[in-house]
Amino acid sequence: MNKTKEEILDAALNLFSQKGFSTVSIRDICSVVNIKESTVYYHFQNKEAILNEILKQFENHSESLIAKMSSAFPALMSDPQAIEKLLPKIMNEYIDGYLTDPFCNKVIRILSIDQLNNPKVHQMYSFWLFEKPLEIQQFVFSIFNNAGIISCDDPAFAAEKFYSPFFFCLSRYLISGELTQEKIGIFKKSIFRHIEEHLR
Amino acid sequence: MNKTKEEILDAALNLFSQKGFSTVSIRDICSVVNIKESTVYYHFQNKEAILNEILKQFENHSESLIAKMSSAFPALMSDPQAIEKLLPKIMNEYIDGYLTDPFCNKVIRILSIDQLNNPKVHQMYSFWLFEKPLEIQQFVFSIFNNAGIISCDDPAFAAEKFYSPFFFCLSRYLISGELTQEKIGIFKKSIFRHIEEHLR
Amino acid sequence: MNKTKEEILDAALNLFSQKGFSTVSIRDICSVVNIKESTVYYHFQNKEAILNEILKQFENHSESLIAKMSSAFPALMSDPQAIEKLLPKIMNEYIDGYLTDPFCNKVIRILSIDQLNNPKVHQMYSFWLFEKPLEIQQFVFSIFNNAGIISCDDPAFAAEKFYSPFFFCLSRYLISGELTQEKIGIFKKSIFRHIEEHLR
Amino acid sequence: MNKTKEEILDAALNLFSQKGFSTVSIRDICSVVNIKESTVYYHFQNKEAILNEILKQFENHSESLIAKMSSAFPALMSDPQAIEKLLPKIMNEYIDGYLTDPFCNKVIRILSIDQLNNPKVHQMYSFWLFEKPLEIQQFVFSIFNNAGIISCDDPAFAAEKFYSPFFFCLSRYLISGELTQEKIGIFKKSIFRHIEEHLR
DNA sequence: GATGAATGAGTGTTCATTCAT
DNA sequence: TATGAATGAACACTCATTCAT
Repeated sequence: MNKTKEEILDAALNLFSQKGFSTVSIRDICSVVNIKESTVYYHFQNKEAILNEILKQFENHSESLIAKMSSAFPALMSDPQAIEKLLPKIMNEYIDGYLTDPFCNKVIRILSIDQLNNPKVHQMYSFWLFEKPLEIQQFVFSIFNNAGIISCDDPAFAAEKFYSPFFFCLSRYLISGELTQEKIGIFKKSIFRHIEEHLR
Repeated sequence: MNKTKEEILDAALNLFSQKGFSTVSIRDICSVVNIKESTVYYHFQNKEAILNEILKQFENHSESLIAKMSSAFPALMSDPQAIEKLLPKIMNEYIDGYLTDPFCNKVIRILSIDQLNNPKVHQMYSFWLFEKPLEIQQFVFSIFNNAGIISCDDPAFAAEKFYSPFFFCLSRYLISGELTQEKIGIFKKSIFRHIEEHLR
Repeated sequence: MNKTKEEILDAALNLFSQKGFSTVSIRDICSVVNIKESTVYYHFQNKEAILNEILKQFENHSESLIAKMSSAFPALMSDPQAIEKLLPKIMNEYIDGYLTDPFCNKVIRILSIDQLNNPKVHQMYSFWLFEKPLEIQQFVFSIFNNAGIISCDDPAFAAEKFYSPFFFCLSRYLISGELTQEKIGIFKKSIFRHIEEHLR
Repeated sequence: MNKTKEEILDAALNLFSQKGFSTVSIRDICSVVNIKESTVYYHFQNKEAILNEILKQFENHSESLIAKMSSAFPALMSDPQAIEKLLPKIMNEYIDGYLTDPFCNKVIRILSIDQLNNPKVHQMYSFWLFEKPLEIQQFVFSIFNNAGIISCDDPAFAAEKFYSPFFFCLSRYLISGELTQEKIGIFKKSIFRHIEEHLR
């Protein structure tokens, strides 16, 4: 991709994730990238198109991450005991490659800020922060249940229970305010404690 | 308070909670209240002052609710077994008089939408959605621990664990999208199941 | 009506009739009226609304002129010989109060300039420059024919024949280029000669 | 001429004649021709130059048509009775090769749309729609008068009278709105009736 | 209490044009 | 021949705010 176009996307990502789509002006973006406003319109049809490109990249990123994480499932199904070794690995991948990944973290912020103004964003927010994670976890709990490792009669509820601290800590430490290494540390410590507690 | 002023506040509350502070214009408010824009400036110094008044009312409401709910604590301390009878009552008060209360619910939406643009809102968001609820619950868990009803070596973590499903369901059912009776029903059912599970 | 609003309408009328609607900017209008651009939007919803107001005034003006001119018809029907006295009067009313009337002349220019870009303008152009004048003249020729004053088997064609020099001279002397007293003089001389010739 | 250049001219002709010069953007032209905007500037110095080239072609076309039509005059002067045979031929040539000719018709539209914004266009409009046709017809009427075929003491006025229905029908049927075969039919029928009527 | 009128600053966007490649 | 990239100037329009009445 073109260098300027990338810079625009990068600046937009940062600004949108800090102040929300509608509060950021094309001028704001341009003064970061150091180009003229009309230049933006050479690279993008309009302001919305910048957001859409960001969202598309996020969707690609998310989907490939899920694909990658899902590749561990077959192994799990044949040897469910592997969970104790695999789980931390998967969790770290999820946290480092998604929740705290600079790009994804910013998009997640955008999703949570702009969900109310933009139907498309709202749908993505619901999907990537509620539906998809719950679906995956519910699926995993079903497997474990079938394998006799755990007994849970309602995988959907189990998933909700398991995911709740995730969502809470995500909101509290990774989205609210600036993202610092310190906050990431607190987040990880807290989350892994919740996971341990849950597995007991 | 003056009738027009109240109508402005009411319209602003609705609009802010639907689209966020910066996306709502004075025009928008006026076309709901059916007054001219200049009239707003008779009642409020500026747009921000409208928001501030709403936030102040919310803070008053929240504090008096906490005071009310806290009044049950002394009784609990002398007879901790009363918890089983009191808990549902307190929870319903919290849900009906706060999370799903038309006024509070809207303000909570405002807090979550505008936390990133407005430092004051950010501080209130942190306080009322994270710090305060956790503080109270931590306090309650300490009492129970001291009373020997439950044994929890880390009340802070226990509070986080207890509050997480609350926050999750709040975000999922009470804030995202429009608030319907159906969603409130799902929220309550889900929350009470989490509470039960937790108490076991 | 408000003074500023009238000034805006007046400036817009002049500019639109000189350069066409889309070529005139709000800035152009403002620099004539000596107001800021935002002021225009206090008085009009948008640029198009200015044009629409002008067109509405024109339509009112045209309709009342027709009503006035038509009031002579009953007299004509009872005494068709009166035509020789009435005709010049009617014609002068039509020319002075319509074709060369400063307001109407400018609007007619607008109609002829912008007919291609604006469907509403196109429809008004067709109506006021083709359909309506022909309809009226056709009606008059019918009356005279029935009264035996003239014999014309096809009033529609007679009207077209009678109106053609009107339209030609209108286009040549009253619309093309600036409207001067000299041109009005040439127009009138030419038109009255055509009328005489026609009546013979 | 270069193929791309011709395509640009062709697209510009169509668009200018539909919406007027200033309303058509280089982008509009390019999206028809399927080239980039910068390419236009390889073939033309600027937007105006495209129009000028079109106008030059029109002028060449018009002049050669006149030359062709004028070649019949000497024959007419020696045998004025030939008029009855020649006239329809000349008229058809004028209508088919000029007024309804796809290229000329479009340019005539451009002339009538843009006469008010562009002095050069205004001059051409006056010349080709008023002065030249009247000059030619006046010349013809003089010949006939001198030859005793008709007696007209004012050939200029006769020309105006003869040309008026032409101009009217041209404006009404050939310029206003889209040009269809049906409209051409109505135009021809109407015009030939006017000519007949005139010759009687 | 309320409003009519005005405005300065800003917003997203379009356009003709340039120029190096 | 053609284009990718950029730009300055302009455009219609919005907004929070002011102030005299």
